[in-house]
Amino acid sequence: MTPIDRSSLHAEVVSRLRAAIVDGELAPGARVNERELCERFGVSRTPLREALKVMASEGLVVLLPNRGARVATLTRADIENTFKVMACLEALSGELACARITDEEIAELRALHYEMLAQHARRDLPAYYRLNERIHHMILMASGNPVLIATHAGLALRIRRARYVADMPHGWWDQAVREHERILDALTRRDGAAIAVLLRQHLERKIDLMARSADDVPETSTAA
Amino acid sequence: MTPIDRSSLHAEVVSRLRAAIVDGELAPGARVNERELCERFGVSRTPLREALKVMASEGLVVLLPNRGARVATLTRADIENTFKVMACLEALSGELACARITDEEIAELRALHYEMLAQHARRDLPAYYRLNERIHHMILMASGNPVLIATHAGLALRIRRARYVADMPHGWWDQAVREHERILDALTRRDGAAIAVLLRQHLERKIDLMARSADDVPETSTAA
DNA sequence: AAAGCGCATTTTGCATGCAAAACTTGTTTG
DNA sequence: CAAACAAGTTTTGCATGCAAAATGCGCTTT
Repeated sequence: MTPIDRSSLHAEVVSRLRAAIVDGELAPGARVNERELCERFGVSRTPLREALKVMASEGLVVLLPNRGARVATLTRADIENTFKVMACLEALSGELACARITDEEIAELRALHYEMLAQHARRDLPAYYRLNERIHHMILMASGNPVLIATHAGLALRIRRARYVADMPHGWWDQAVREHERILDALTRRDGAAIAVLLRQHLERKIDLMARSADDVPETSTAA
Repeated sequence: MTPIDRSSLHAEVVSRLRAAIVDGELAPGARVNERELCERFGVSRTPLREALKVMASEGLVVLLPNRGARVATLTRADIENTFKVMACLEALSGELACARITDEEIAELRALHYEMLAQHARRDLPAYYRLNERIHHMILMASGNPVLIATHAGLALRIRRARYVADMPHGWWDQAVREHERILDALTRRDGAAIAVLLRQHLERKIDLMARSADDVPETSTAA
């Protein structure tokens, strides 16, 4: 139990709750018990409830009037819809990044790319995912558009739980690596139009693959 | 003063606060006084503070630790960044809508379009804006992607304050109307690729025009 | 034995209370 | 005269208390 900074308890609680939900510690659909979490975090109900309201506006929990909060569940459709929007946002980020990114940043991206290739060679999927995420994130940052970055982050948060559970078909991994190479090439050429198309396709393909292997809880609804 | 539904006070307060900010009743950068708003809404500080946290996560207010809340200010860059993302989202909405929209919905869109032309002929700019917004909103709804709709709505909220203040140069209006006609045509043809490009251009042009005429408060920062 | 009903317990939602931080203002000091 | 300081006031942040709604459970009724 880390002692909590008293000047912004609610922010701390939001962070911890987010972590608990994203890490799957709080199962999707599970009812959130205020008292239980209060004891767990060592705070009173006021900051916890403030945090829950924020999480609800982020879409991580669902508030049922007079009936408490539940961890939001993701249907297959939710994931697909979210991913479609993210694909569009990442395409935009690539486009904007082409106009702003420095040679040094591209060099760093290339380095990350090779590290990713290394993990691919080792068949270390989790390490690959982490590098993959860092690369996409770095392109996003290079877009220089804070609204874009924040919007993407908000969506990514909601589906992170589901993002890496899907078991991908054989050959997917090699294909993804090839796509990444083309993306990096387009970025090096500062070809905004090309990178937008490539990023969009790269992620749309992921949607297709996930759609085939997603088996989720039914609905985000009341669940009597 | 409408009596407030006691079962979800915080939600009511969020609505009212949002309205007050979006309508400009609470000026950008203005400090938000809890006690004052409590009296105004006839609620205690608890639901008000919950509402403020939500508004902060929506980006309508900025929370300063131990120093209260201020109405978020929009820099020119904020507006441009937001609009770029919205342009991308609307382009996606048009693309998705092409695959789902019914003939009846297209007929209704065409009707709205003609109503908009009528307001254009009358030079009734506010009425034109309302119809313009209804048309874009209807295309968004036709996308059938709730995540896309919600994300767009969240961004639209933040810049609604600034959206219609810019005084546009001469000839802009006629140009916008022509663009709308081409958008509607593409939708009728169900040409997703075309409508995506058209919507994106339509909104990117608006960004350009707004950038020329925006004169705002300086920064979202502390403002001593 | 299954369905319906009523009471006790739990949980939620909001109001209030209290300590700490920040702002004000009048005064002092170099 | 300007800058710095200090006490009083206000404001913020969190904990707690209380009423209403929801939930659980044993009982009755058929």
